[in-house]
Amino acid sequence: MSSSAPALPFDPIERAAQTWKERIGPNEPMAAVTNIMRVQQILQAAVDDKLKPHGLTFARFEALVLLSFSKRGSLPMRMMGERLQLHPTSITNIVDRLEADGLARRLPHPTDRRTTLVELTDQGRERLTAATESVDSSQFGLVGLDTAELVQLSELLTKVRQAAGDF
Amino acid sequence: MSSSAPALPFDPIERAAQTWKERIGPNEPMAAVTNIMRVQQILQAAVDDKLKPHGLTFARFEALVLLSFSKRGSLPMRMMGERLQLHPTSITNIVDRLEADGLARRLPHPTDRRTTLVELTDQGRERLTAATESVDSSQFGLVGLDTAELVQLSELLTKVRQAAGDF
DNA sequence: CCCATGTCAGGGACACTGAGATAC
DNA sequence: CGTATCTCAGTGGCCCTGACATGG
Repeated sequence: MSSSAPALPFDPIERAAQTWKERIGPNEPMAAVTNIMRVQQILQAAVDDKLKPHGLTFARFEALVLLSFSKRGSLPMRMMGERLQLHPTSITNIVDRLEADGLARRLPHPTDRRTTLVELTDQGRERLTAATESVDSSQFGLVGLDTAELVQLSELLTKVRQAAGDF
Repeated sequence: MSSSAPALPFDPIERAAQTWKERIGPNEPMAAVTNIMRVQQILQAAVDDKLKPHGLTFARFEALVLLSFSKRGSLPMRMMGERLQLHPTSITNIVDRLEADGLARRLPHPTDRRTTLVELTDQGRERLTAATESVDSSQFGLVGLDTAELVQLSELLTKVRQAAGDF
């Protein structure tokens, strides 16, 4: 885990929500947001832990997955940015690292010379397969919920993303 | 928002989950994790946006909230680290910044000279009140869910935290 | 002597802003 | 000409590791 702190004998988020309620008023969003932030932190640590032996971070892993899902085997940088919801310079950065590790390759777009395509290398595909297995077998660090609850969770979060104009 | 990307006409997470299912197998955890990661990103951006005018980040805001909730008005750094689940050096860093902004103050522990206590200044309390109002009025950026759904969401996430040994 | 607490120095991954080159 | 795509340089915030001083 990230910090060496031992588990608390109570839930700090629950307690904070309680205090908030007493002083400021009913506040379900605050509790939900704190929960999301904390769970994200836990999952990020768990996934990064699984990916580390493969020399990947979650951001890079996501990029590899995206590339492996593309029909033609390659994607324009711009489209990667759209799908991953990242700034163009962040994509440049991520692809730089993947390329430096020999996992992806830049190639020119056949007709639009402004555009740069990115495709997986064979090594990238192998690395992704191994990493996927590792992370998948650990349930992505998401423990404690059964399938129905996972679906429910995804539905709630998708609702949020939709309301926020995410897609 | 973070990137300048326009909203997609479809849900990239849903699509990725679909492709994953076809190629790798049923995978609810993967979809749920991706959803959490993305929603966290959205909320972080929304909250930071609300806090920026007050000169705060979410991490610093959380620290202020924690201090304001303490019974005696002060907390040892170590305890702040436990509650916020952060590394000791991160706490040092955060308290440094709060102190530099005149929002918090370090003081010696009366009996244990190893320990440093942190307490809010009057200015810190004022700043926190204003920031809280701002972020609270925006529902913490968590839109699209009614109260029952928010509670449901928190329950699911608390289950995850509990299973992960968070408390 | 060992453990606890906090700080300092340093680094890494990430995401941004602003400016600019190239091509449509 | 304006717009789109990508890159480069720089910045800031965050969290970490490792080493260390101080005190219980």
